[in-house]
Amino acid sequence: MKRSRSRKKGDIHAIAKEAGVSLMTVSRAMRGVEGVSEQRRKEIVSIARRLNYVPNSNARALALDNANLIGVSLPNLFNDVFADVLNGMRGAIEYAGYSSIVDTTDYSSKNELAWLERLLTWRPVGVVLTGVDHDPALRERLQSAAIPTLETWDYSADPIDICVGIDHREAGRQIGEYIVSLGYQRPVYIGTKPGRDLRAEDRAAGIADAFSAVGIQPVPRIAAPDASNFEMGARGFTVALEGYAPDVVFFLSDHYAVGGLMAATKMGISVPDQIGIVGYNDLAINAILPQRLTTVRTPRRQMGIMGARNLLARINNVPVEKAIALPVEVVIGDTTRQQ
Amino acid sequence: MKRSRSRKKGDIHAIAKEAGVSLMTVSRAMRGVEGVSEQRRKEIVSIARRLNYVPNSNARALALDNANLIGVSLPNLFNDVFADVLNGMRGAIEYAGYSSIVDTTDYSSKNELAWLERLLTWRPVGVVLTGVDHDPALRERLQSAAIPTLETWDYSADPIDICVGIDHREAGRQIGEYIVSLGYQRPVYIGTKPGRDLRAEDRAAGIADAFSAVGIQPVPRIAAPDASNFEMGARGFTVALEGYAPDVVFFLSDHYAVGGLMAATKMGISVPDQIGIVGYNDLAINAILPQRLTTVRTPRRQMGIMGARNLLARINNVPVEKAIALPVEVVIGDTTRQQ
DNA sequence: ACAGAATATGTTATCGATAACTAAATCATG
DNA sequence: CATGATTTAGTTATCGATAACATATTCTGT
Repeated sequence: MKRSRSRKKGDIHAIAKEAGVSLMTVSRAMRGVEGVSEQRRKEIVSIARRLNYVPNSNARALALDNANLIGVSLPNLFNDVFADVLNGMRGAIEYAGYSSIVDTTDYSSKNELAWLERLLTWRPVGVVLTGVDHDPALRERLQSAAIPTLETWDYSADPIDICVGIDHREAGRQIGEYIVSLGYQRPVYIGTKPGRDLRAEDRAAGIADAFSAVGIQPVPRIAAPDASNFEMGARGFTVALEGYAPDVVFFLSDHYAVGGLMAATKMGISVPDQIGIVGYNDLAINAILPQRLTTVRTPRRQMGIMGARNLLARINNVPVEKAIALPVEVVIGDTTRQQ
Repeated sequence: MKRSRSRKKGDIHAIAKEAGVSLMTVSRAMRGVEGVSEQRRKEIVSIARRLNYVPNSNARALALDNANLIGVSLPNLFNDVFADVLNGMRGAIEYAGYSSIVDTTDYSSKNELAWLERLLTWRPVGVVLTGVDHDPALRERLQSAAIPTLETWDYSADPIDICVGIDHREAGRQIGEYIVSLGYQRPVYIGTKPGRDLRAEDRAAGIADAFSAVGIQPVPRIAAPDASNFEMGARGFTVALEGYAPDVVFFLSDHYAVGGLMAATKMGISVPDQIGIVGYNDLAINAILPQRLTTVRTPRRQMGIMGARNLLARINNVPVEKAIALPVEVVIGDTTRQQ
């Protein structure tokens, strides 16, 4: 014995000795695997408890070359949007006996790649990514490692592995068409700086599609300066009013839209009489606004649950649909004129 | 060789063979530890890259009996409050070369205990808990395992190990005293059901302290029925108006307060003329409200950073203060009458 | 040019748990 | 009651990486 083998009296050997059985018997007993008589199992489990036994997942994962882990990457946690997706997902994952570990990328595909590299060293059984735009190396790495991978939130017909999401361009088109049908003619889109949130840009493109179908184009896009989501909406709104004369303003999300709506209130601009406001996501805050936003309801929780289920199926080699686009729903609120 | 040893051509042995050196040399080279000539190191690293080597953290953690992991438990992720704390913390943790894994407990100390049990099997070097109220077994487990533990958000003079937080009762007292000084006399507190959020209850107690000091008591507490935070605020507000005749309403958090404020707007109740509204946390949304909330600014990000630093110090056996209470600041807004 | 220091590299035992294989004990049935 | 089928339990080799110890090689200063 070279290394000082200071057994903290808590490992599987100690229990085996105490119980007068072999290692394997303890291992089987602790895992609830068959091959141990009920009586012995109880005995062993009680000894384990007494000795304060804490199983070593590292050893287990090493022996099995696989941890019961599913890695989840999100852009950030400041956003109730992803929290909804995540909560749905976690339930399903944990119910199936896996653990999820979550990390954030702050909308950077470089961060995302770095995160994946770290994650892979832990030998996860599955990976969940937000969105479908990634560093090219990421796709390659996942496929060469042959790890079941779910892309969610966004939709792609050609996912890395499987995908459950929303077709954001189509969603943009839907809300765009509704707004067009109300007779609006001078739209502006307020989002974040180009390249940061590609889903939002898809939506903007969908909105532009709808307007260009009736001969209105382009739909100017305004990138709000960095701040909290609420503030970006408020500031973007101000900028929009200064630089254009919009009759309707689309916002990247409800957060932004709330910012815009409040800014309008402050400025004494009447909504929807003088200007229309459109959000995205139908967040919880919408339920308590004096005027409910016209927005798009996204099935976030459902997306999380379905995504997780499909991923789990994939992990267990059950065939699943490669790519699923969930429908969204236009929510008619009080911040746009009535039909 | 019993088991089919299908080396995926990517482990440390393969690299060693390819490079014609021993395992240890590869291990040292990969870790950037001294004991390898610069030339060899480069050679080995390039071979590793070529073979698509992915280090196995499970093996590493097993060999070292310690993973570079810090487990973080939060009540939930729906809340920008904890997101702020977390972001501050993560930066510091990652900067120091550790990884953090986050999980949520949904305000249940039973969940928290279960989380800890799972976490411990991974042999983390440190643990972060939100709040100071836990299952008694949790304290014992952490102390007997001698794992550096940070309790944050809340303050306790007798932490499990170390603590960086806010004295919520004191914070409640401060805002309470300010409100008292404005001449309000019929306060109501709107929170969640008893036992769920103990910090919030501390705040309520602090507020009550302030009022009872001028002979006003009790401060009725209303528990809003479960819903989103915004909605709970809105509904609680309605209940408060029906059951009492408050001249000022304290809310568990700004989320709630925004709900209340919006409800007031809807009902045509003028704030602060007819009623005062007080929040907690000074969240981002406050910056864009038509009327800024009177609230309490909590140093969330700073708390995360300082907490992480202290925990890291603790992990490295550098002595640190056992318990730190960070100061809060009353934010004078437009939702209470002026002095 | 040579002893002792410093640097570079190899050998071996472990970390804790598990799969695969083997062996012993118990059971069922004609 | 004998014998193959079941159940229960033990033995051994591994998983991939690392610390500790041992050895070989290169410097350094006099």
